[in-house]
Order: sequence, then structure tokens, then C-alpha cells
Amino acid sequence: MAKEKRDNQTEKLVLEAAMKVFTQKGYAAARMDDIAKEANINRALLHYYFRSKDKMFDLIFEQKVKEFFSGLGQIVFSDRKLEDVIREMVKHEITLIVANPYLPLFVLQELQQSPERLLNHAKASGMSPNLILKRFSVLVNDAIRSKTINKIEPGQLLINIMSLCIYPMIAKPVLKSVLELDDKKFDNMMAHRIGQVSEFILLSIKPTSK
Amino acid sequence: MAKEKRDNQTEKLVLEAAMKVFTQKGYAAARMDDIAKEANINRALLHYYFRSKDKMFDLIFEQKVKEFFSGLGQIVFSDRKLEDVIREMVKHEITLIVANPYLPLFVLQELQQSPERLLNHAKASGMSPNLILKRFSVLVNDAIRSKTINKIEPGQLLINIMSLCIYPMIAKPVLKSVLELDDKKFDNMMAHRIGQVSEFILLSIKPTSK
DNA sequence: GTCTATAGGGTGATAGAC
DNA sequence: GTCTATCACCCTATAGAC
Repeated sequence: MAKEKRDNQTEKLVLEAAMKVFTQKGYAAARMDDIAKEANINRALLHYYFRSKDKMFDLIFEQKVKEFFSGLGQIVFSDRKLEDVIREMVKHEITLIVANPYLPLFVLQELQQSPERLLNHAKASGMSPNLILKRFSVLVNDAIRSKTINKIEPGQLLINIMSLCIYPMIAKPVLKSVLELDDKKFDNMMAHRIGQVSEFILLSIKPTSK
Repeated sequence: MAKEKRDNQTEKLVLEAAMKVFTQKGYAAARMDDIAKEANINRALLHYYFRSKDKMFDLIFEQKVKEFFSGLGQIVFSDRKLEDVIREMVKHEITLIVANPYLPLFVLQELQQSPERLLNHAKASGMSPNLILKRFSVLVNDAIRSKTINKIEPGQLLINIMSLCIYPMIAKPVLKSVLELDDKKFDNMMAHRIGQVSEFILLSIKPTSK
């Protein structure tokens, strides 16, 4: 029972351990030994399941990039009006990020080293970032034309939304210190931001002269 | 002339090379050999000037944290009205970051590994992040009381400002791909954002019923 | 101050017993 | 499938000649 029930569960176990170590330390600082210990497993077994550190990393990175981008597509391509789309985007992004605190920094860090990986992986997720922008632009420009919102460049607005959702978690150590929060209070603050950020954005694009 | 004029210039040369390599690759992935080559110098010389990789790193990291935080203090403690303070903050942050593209990701990445370093270094810069927040809160709360702006939590507003300025550079590879920009156009876009972001923020906090 | 050579420790990967 | 032992390489750091 101790040594048998595992089999193909082990692979999953190892992947989770690797995910944790890679995302927290980055590729270069991650040690095969860290991953092995995290999974309560022998170092040699890692190579038995996934030939090399590189192979393991690629597997995880690809999956994480998908997580990072997918979901947005569904929201943007729904038939909701812009205001609700924005609310949904903010809620989706912040929720995802609170559940995966190390994800954004990890993805962005590794992406600097080899930016070309982005396109491949994102496309493999069935929803390219470009498509999302194109659709979002249509929504924004329609809203501008119908005077539902103020004039704003769709690309800038999209950047603003992402920034407001993602950056705070990346800067967690700074913010914890500056705002004098412990981990629990920090998470509460992030949840609180779902409403705050939506309001902040919607107030900004609301037509000035009603 | 080739081997002599250096002397104490070499130290500076090496620090610049180290800064470049460390900020681009992070501590773990940075190689002493990379730094040596970047500085056109022998590997052993690095240890002659700065005993170890760690010592070198600390020196650079401390300086970069200072860059990251200083300047904000002067702006916040000036006598300008909130609107101008915000404009100045945005301009200062984006300008600093465009000039040091790898700085934010580097600082934030290394900060995750050892968050406690933040307080020491930030305080050593003579302007603790906490002080900045305290002062900023006074400005915001005064403006709220005098109906100059809408009600908003000062901490949230500060986070928003930082997010909108810093995140885009961290996500540069993603944005270049999504917005289909080359390096030159990306820098132009960031410069363009100085005005865009200021407007975005000020519109959001502007009193609704004038 | 600057170089070459090398020590010393760590890390990814493999061989081979069970 | 799982383990121990070990190889081969890489990287930091130092010793010592010049």
C-alpha cells in the first residue's frame, strides 16, 4: 500500500511539485532535488518520468501560459455589454491570480528570456492574445460610437485592466510591507479589489457630460 | 594605455556590466563569466574587486531598490495639489522605467525570494515606502474632504498608480506581441502612456456631480 | 592589477541492482 | 517503478606567477 497504489498518480504528484518549485523559484534557481523533496520522491525518478529538467519545465510552462490567457477569450466573446465584460474580466483575472500567486511573475519572468514561446503556447490554447484584443477593440469602439463611454484607445484600456489586476500580486512583498498586511489580510485586500478596480475603470471611461 | 588607464574605472565598469547581467537574467541565472565578458575582463578580476557573487549582487540590488523608491518621496512631499502630484508621479515612474527596462522585474523577482531585504534597503534610501503612503494618504483624504475628488481609499489609489505605470514594462514581451509593436514603437507607446495614464486616473477620481 | 590554472562543491543525468 | 551510486559537467572561488 505504501509503495504500490501510486503508479500513474506519481506523475501527477511530481508535476504539481515541479509546478510549485518552478513557479516560486524560476527555472534557473529551481533544483531537481527541491522538486523531488517536494514530491517525497527520489531524484532519479524525476528523470524516469520526464527525461530532463527542460522537458519538465516546458510541460509546465505551456500549461501555465494557457491558464494565464484562456478564460479571457470566453468573456470577451460573450454577448454582454462592455461594462459587464470589464467587470467579468477583472473578476476573472484577480480570482485566478489570488488562486495562483506565483503564476504571473513566473510567466512574465521566463517570457523575458524567450519571448517567442508566447505565440506558440498562446495559440495552442485556441485563443490568441491578438484575437482577444481585436474583439475587445470592437466592443470598445462600438461603445465610444454610441456615446456609452468616453473616447479611449482600446489597447490602452486593455493594458490598464491587466495592470490593475495583475501587478498588485507581483508586488505582494512590497505592498505587504507598505500597507502593513499579513498574508491573510493581503488576500482580503485583493478580493476587495475586485469591486474597487471595476469601479475605478468604469468611472474613468464614463461619459463626462451625460 | 591599454592596460593602465583603468584602475578605479574598472570597478565602475564591472558594476555596470554586473548590473546589466543581473537585471536581465536574475541572480540564479547570471554567470560570473557573463559579467566578465560583458566588462571585457578576466573572471578572476571580479573576485579581486568584489570578493564574491553575493557581495556584488547585494551592492547592485541595494542601489536598484533605492532607484525604484527614491524620487517618489520628493514628489509626494512637495506642496503641489493632488492632481499635479499624480501627474508628476506617473511621469517620474514611467520615465524611470523606460530608462531601466529590466529594473522592475528584477527587483520584484528577487524580492519574492527574500522580502525582508526591502525594508532595510528602502529605509537606507532615507524615504521609507510607509512614509510615502502616509503622506499620500493625507493628500488624498484632504482632497476628498474638500470635494476635489471622489471618495477612494488612498492605498488603493496608490496601488493603481503604480500598477498602471510599472506593469506594462514587465509585460513587455506579451504586449509587443499582442499590439504588434517593435522595440522602438513600444517605447513610443510607453511615452504616450504618460499622458494617457494621468488622464485615466484623474478622470476616475474626478467628482461625478460637479 | 591582471592573468592562468586549478581546487572544491554542486547539479543534472545515467547505469544498474532490486 | 524505485532506489543507490556515480559520472560528467559547470560554476564559484582561490592560489600563485607575472
